[in-house]
Amino acid sequence: MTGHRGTASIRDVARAAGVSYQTVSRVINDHPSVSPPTRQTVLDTIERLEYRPNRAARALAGGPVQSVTVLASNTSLYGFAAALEGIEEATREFGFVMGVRVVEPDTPAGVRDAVERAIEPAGAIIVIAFDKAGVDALASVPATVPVAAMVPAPTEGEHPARSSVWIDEYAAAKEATNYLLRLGHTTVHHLSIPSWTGATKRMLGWRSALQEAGLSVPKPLLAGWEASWGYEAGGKLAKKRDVTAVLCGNDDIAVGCIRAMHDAGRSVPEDVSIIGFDDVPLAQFYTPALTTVRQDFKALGRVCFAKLLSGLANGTREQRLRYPVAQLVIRESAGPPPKPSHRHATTLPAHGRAVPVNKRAFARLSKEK
Amino acid sequence: MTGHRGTASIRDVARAAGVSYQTVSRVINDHPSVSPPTRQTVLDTIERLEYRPNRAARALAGGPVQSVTVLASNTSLYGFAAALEGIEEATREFGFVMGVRVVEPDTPAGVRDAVERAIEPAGAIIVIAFDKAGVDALASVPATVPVAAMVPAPTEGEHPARSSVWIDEYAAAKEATNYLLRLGHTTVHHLSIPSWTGATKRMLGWRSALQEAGLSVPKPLLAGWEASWGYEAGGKLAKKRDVTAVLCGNDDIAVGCIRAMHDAGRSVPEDVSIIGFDDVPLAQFYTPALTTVRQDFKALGRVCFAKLLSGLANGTREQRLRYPVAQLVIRESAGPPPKPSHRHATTLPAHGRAVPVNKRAFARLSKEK
DNA sequence: CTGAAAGCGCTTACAG
DNA sequence: CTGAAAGCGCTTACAG
Repeated sequence: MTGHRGTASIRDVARAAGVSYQTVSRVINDHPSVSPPTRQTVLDTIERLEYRPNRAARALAGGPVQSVTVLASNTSLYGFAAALEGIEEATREFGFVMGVRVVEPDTPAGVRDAVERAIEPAGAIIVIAFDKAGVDALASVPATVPVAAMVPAPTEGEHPARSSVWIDEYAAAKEATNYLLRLGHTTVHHLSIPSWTGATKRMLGWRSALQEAGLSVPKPLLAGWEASWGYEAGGKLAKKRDVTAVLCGNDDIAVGCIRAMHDAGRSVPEDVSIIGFDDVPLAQFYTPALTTVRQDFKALGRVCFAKLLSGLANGTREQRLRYPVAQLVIRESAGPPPKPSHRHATTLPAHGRAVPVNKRAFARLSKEK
Repeated sequence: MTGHRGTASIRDVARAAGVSYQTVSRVINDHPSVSPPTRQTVLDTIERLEYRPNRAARALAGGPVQSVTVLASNTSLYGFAAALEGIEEATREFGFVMGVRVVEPDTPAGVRDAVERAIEPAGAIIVIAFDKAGVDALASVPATVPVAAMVPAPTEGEHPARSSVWIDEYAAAKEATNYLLRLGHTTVHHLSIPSWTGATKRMLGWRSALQEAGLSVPKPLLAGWEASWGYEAGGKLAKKRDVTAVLCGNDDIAVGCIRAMHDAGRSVPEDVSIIGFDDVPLAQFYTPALTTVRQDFKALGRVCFAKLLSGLANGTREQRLRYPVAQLVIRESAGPPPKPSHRHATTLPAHGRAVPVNKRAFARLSKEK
């Protein structure tokens, strides 16, 4: 009753159900022209024989796309990992298989080659293009391959990449900045995630809030995604006594920044307020709990898959895709600025430069990373 | 020169190279019996036509396994995510394709079904079996399917699952506990990750250190992987004035536990010492920086793939697999216990029960999760 | 609504 | 060392 490999094939089912194998094919592909009784018989037989269609054979014979490979430069940073989770859920729900391939941002040719290797005939691609490597990968996907991408929210006048989705954090970044301003801070600094265009929507929202308040805009610092970068940049900011509020490009950067402030003898939020971005699962458990802008990347992952599906023939009708919205979550890491008298107190010596109170920790962190 | 789908096929290459298509097949499969000049000609032609073997066709025709699906109950918790990263790297290096499928730990039948769906003919499986769902999934993989698994280190007398790899944290847990004891603590409590056997190696190491010191062993608390669980359990521990040291099953639990201590008015490490497990990337940036036991799950992921490969015909010869070793990393979250006089001071009222100093935070955290 | 044909791109035996 | 055959499990036209 089964093929020589131990698994039932379409022909085994056909034989057992007393129909031709084409009919079985029609049933498993939801083809309309099969009589209800025939369909039921076939379905029962499939169940009885534990028949599972062979994906390789379907793909080879030109069946519908049912596999998607996710291309990303990283799989463990929060935004990336959460997006992956959302995509996985969606693929599971729709009976797709999900592959993952990391593209290393070496040379353009290297990226192109990596992308080509990742492309399977009869497969679709989702690229997480939050960074330069992702964008390069997206650009390398041949036009013939079905693709959808998660990208940074496009800024004014920018063309969004083909079938891409995003979270627009402009308003939330503006709100976070205004929140800081309302708390009494006279300006807000920005530690940005990297951007190959030089401006993210969160940066633009921050800047806009400052401008509307008639404030001059400090130069944003940008370089990395990780805590080590937040620590490094935070160390620079900590030396400036007039810095009392920092909006960070993500929560990891915020954690690094908070640590840098701490090592410089400035406490958060008493001396300086820090706001993050993302709302990582641990944000509420930190001390101080992180005030941050929540971004639902898992939902974005699901939306991205929906977008891909809508571009595929076998998709459900294109529903209106609802992009997740970023949202300020107020906790403990931001508060009123210190009273001027307090600000010049014990933590800062007379000559006005911050002194690392925790020199050992500073040395350790500098060495570890 | 190309097939009707726009990509070159084995026959296109054969025609262009002036050989039969079987010879091309031999070349791409590294079959020995091809003359060097012929091989070179074919190789050049492959490059020129940008030929890429079709995986579906290879799989269907019974070619070697070159795809692996990772089964896990979770993809974003640190250990799981890091393992996934390691597996991805290894698959990329060896020209394998990597799929990911999350198995939800609903019913046994559900798990079995999920596993079956994940199995592709001519594909291998890696299961991350750190938890019950993973172990169930592993048990459901048919004996005919090539598989390797990452499992908790087997305890004495336990049979390790077939072709599995692990990190043995016994010695490191013992060392961490002894470190705490040497610091002057009179006992150490343990907040464990879940275990379906009731005992992890890290729990055994902790217990052994205590026993060898002639101390009575407090009942370990165990329930979850996440910070929320650490917060909950930490809250209970915080109420006991004699608790001065806690070894946590992972860093997220440690973060939750630290927060619970903080909310109960007990500072870390002044009042209570906390040690984590894993050494997540942010551990060094927390305040206090986490003293923890490093476990290289990424390396374990690579080892697991190597294990899988060694069980496959196409593997390189079985090399001695070197499992990563767990290692205590001393930072700031553990220190000497408080002086008895200090211990009964401001944080604890006369009747001896800890009072949540930060009631608002407590209410918030209880509500958020 | 259902059956017979041709072929997707490859691989493993089998011949020479 | 190299070529001709058969077939992996399915799908899409094509017939009836």
